[in-house]
Amino acid sequence: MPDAAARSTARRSSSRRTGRGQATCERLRRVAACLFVSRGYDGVSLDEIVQAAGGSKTNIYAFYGGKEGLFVAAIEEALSEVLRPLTEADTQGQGLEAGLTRLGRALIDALLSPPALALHRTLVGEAGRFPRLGAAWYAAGPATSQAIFAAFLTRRLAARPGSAMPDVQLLARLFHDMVAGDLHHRALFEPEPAGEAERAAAVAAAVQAVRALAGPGR
Amino acid sequence: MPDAAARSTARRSSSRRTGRGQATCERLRRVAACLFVSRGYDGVSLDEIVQAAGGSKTNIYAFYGGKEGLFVAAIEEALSEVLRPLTEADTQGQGLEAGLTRLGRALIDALLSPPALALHRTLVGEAGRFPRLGAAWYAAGPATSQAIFAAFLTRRLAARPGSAMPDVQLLARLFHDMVAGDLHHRALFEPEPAGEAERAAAVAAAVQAVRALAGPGR
DNA sequence: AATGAACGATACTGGTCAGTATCATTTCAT
DNA sequence: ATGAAATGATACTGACCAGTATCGTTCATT
Repeated sequence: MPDAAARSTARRSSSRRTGRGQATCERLRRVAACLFVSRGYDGVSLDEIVQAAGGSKTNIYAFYGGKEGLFVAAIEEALSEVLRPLTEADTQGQGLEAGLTRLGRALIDALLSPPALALHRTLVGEAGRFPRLGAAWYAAGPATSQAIFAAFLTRRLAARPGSAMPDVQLLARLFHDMVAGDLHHRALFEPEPAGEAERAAAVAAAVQAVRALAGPGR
Repeated sequence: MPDAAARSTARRSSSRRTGRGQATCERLRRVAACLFVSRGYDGVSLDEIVQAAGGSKTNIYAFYGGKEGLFVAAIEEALSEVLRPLTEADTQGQGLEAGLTRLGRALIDALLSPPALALHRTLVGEAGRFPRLGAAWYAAGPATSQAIFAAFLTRRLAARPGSAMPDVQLLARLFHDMVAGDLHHRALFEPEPAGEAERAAAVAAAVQAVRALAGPGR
C-alpha cells in the first residue's frame, strides 16, 4: 500500500482518454454495487467483480484507486435509489390521514425491500470503516424520510383554524420511528419479512398516534 | 470440512475430562466475544484469539467445533449482558411518567453503549449467516424491552379509575420505537454518540406521547 | 508414582485475495 | 495511417487464514 491517500483521491492523474474505459468503469461500478450490497465488503473479491463485469483490475486501480474506492463509489450510487418510492409518493389533495398512510406505507415498503435491507446490512457493518458512507446513508435515509413527513405535516396542519402549530419536526421523527422501528428491526434479524397485514397495521397505528399527538384541532 | 453438521453440534463426543481445559474454553469464549463483537466474524482470526487467550486451536475445534461454533457461543454469551441495566431498572412506586422516563433512559443508555453498538453492528452483518443469532438478538433485545414496558404500563394503567385499558402491547412498542429509533440509527451511522441532552429530550418526548396516547384517564 | 487421556505449542496444507507487473491489443488524436 | 496512451488478459507476489496433524507436556485417576 504505497500511498493510500493518493489512491483514495485517485481516479487517474492524467487526463481521461475517453471511450471504452468509461463504459467499463460504469459497468464495474454497477456490478460491484450489486455484489457489495448483497454480500458486504469482505464477501466480494475484485476478481469476482471483474469476471462478472468484464474489463480488468487495471481499471479498478486506475479509476477507483483500489477496492475501497470502488466500494465507496458503488455504495454511493446505490444509496440514492432506495428511497425513491418515498420521494416520489404523491400526496396531492390527500387529507392528513390518507396522506400519512400513503407516505408511511411507502416508507415501510421501501425499507423492507430486499435491496434496501441488503444495503442497510452492509452499511451497518462497514460504517466504522467508511464513516463517510454512514453519514451519507443517514442523510439519504432517515433524515430524508423525516423531512418529507415534516413537509407534509406542515402543509396539512398549518391549514387548521384555531389550534397552535405543534412541533412538526418532532412529529415527523416520531411518525418515522413508529412506522419503521419494529418492522425494520424484525426484517433485519428474522428470515421472514413482515406481511401485508402487519405493514398496514403498523402504518395505521402510527397514523392514529400522530392524529392524537397533533392536538385537538379539527 | 468433513462433517459440518456433526461439528456444529460438537463439543466433544467423549466425556469431558475436566480441569484446566474448562477454564481455557471459557477464557477463549470471553476473549472471542470481545474480539468478534468489536471486529465482526471475518475480522478476527482464530490464531489471534488463541494468542490473546492462551490455549490453542485444539481447544476450539474440540469444544466448539470450529470458528462458527465459537462465534455462536461467544455472541450468545454477550447477548444477555446488553440489556441488563434495563431488566434491572427499578420502577417500584414510581408514577407513570417517572417510571417510563427511567425505563426509557435505561433503554437508550443501554443501546447507545459502545458494547451494545458493536454487538448490534456485528449481528446485523452476520444475521444472514447465523439466523439463530438474529432471532436470539431480537428476542433478547427489542422483544424483551417491549415486554418490560408493557408490564410496567399494565400495572400503572390498570389502576386508573374509569377509563378503558388501551392496547398496552402496542403502546409499549411505540414507546420503544419513539425512544430508541432515531438516536440508535444515528449512533450506528455517525461517529459522535448522542449526548446527555438529546437522550433526555428523546425520552421526554416519548413519555409525553405515551401520556397523550394512553387516553384521558387521570 | 504410573499411565493414559487431555491439553498446548507449533507447523503444515490448501486455498483465497489485494495489489502489482507484464505484455499484447485497442483506441484516439494527430 | 500511425504511434502513444489507454485498456485487457493473465499471472505473479506476499500475506493471511481455516482447518489438520504432530508431538511433547500436563493433568486426573488409580
